[in-house]
Amino acid sequence: MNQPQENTKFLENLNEEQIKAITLENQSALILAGAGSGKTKVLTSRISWLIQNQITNPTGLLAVTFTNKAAKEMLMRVTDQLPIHTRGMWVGTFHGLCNRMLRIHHREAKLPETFQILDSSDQLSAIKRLMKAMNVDTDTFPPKEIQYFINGKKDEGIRSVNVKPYDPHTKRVNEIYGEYEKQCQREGVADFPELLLGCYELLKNNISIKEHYQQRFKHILVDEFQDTSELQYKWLKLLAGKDNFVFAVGDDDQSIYAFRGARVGNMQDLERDFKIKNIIKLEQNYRSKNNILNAANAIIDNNTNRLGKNLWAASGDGDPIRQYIGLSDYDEANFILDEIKMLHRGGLNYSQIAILYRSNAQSRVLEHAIVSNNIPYRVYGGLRFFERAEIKNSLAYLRLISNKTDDNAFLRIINFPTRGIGARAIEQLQDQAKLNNYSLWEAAKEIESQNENIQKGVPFFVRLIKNLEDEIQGTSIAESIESIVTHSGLKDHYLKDKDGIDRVSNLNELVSAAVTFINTTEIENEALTLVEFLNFTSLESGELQASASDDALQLMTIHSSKGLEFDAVFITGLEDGLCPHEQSLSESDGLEEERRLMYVAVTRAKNKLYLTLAQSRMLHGQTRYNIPSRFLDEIPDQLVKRLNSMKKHDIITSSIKTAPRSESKHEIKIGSSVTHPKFGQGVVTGYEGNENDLRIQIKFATQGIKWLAMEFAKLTKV
DNA sequence: AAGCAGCCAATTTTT
DNA sequence: TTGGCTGCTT
Repeated sequence: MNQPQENTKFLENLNEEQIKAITLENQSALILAGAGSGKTKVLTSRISWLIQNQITNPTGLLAVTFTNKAAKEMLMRVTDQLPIHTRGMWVGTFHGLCNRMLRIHHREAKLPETFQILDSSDQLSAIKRLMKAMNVDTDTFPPKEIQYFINGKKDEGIRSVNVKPYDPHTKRVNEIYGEYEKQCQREGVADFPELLLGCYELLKNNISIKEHYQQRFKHILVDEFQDTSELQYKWLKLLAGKDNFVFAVGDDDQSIYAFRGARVGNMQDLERDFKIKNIIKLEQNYRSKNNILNAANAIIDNNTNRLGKNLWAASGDGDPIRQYIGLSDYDEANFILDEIKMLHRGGLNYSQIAILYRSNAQSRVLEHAIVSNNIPYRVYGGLRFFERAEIKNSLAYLRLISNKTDDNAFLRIINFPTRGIGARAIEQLQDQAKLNNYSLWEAAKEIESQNENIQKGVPFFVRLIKNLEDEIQGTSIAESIESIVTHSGLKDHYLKDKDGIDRVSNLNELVSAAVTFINTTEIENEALTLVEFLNFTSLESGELQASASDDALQLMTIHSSKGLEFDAVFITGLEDGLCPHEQSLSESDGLEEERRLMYVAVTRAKNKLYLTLAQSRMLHGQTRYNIPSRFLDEIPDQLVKRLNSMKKHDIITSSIKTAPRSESKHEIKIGSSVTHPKFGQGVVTGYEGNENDLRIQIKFATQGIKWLAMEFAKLTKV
């Protein structure tokens, strides 16, 4: 266990800065880890080093990540380095760890021991249901907005009682927030942000619990620190106290999740709050060739307010970056496929090639081209396993059985598969439940007890659930699921459905998932196995496990590519309006976040990087003519090989050819400067529409971007 | 209870 | 163009 030669084993093949980070003593640290700089290696080696040198034991540290995948990988790599048991170690996601604490201290947290977790869609339906009960008009108060408000407030650590609404609308929204809190409490459920806020309050309000954990977790390690939210940082500060050491790893240049609450400013705050003397920068990159890194460096250099770093590699310049301008999105896709076929012939696996895009809608044309070329591919980012309707339906039976106050689960399955319970029956149940201040299940039982011999409707449902409950008593979860799926009628229902075969096979897969769960999880309390499994299904939404065996092209958004690497990367749709996305331009810090996105995309490539765009593209059913992304101009010329050497001038004339020209408007091209009598000076940035209804997009110096009808706009060419 | 027409909106996403 | 949702019909 403690052989001296093992002391340094995991310090081999590391650079000076990495070693410095790994072996820091008696202080908190902020590691600025550039893309591909061996971040995970540093994090895991740090854990191993702390343990190996007996600075802490495995149970005396806490490591937190954003995704289950990252947590799993961390644990795996630590056990590769050290012969330790991972049991009892606190390595997990923010939500997972908070959930764990809340379970242990459910009494203090005022939660039932079996409380269940609502995912985002469960939360939304809970909100809709509540608003209906409160008689709130959903046009004035869209449920999605309410959800956004609630989650935003929770993310700031604010309960409804502490919200200070300054206008009547917000006041009403906040009332809904308040009622929603009560509803969750009553039903014994917690949404995602509630796990964090509940845990934060638990530590804040119970000094002894807080001190217990502070005593225990002397070392707290945080991955992807730039993505932490305000509440997550507050939680960390509380947990770390004054005498604990935080080891945070992150990259401000890869902060691309501001829209979901990430706060890069936490990096500066950490530096101040934890008295960090020197930020350690990991700038040596082990992934990409220098041409790629130099492009990335040049792009990100246009951002202000960076902590600042410059990536470099010892592996040489590599190939030039290749740029291709398609005449259309269709042409762009065909170029990509030709190129991919060539790469594949050259011996590259499809799975080492990624096609990235800014928004999901862009995948369609690409998929079409891939299918017609008969190449295996995989698109990331669809519905995940545990989010599928058939899975959620089956689990709702289990949920209701394990927590009878879960009205969400009740409503999901009361009439699914259909058993003749209509809207009026459900409304009656809801009225009665409200009147007596109990759950829908209680209301249903009431009805059942009054109707001895009825073979259908609500009484039938109540008996069904009771029977299922008896039946699964003492059986394994896998067996329970099988019983439920069969006896609830779910399986028959899907078997009858003409395209229900996939759903049935998913149900079978759910059974296997339960078996795997039991085999791989240490259960602390036998009686809570079912609850723990249900938690697992909520917290681990089930990434489609990439069957490593099949060699498929990888299609995904730039966002989901973060953290991954590929031999060859195609960044597609590099047009202004798409990347940077037009909607981002109106957000504060929007353009800089888009630039970071571009930076993330570029740094995914190991050897070959392609930048592609199209002069015309079908978007929302209309052809748009975009200008090349401004980020392309930020890449030094000498790094790029332009495959179709179209100069800007050619782009302009060729795209104008595809857009019918109004005769009177002589030679107004994309890129031309024009004057408008009212809006002043501007540059033509696009066209849309057809011959009869041609519209022209102009970016005015003072008035912003406008669409004008060609027929009426009195434009003068400058 | 299921199926369909009509309407509307349309980044990015993990837990 | 597509998909999601609503409200009406069968």
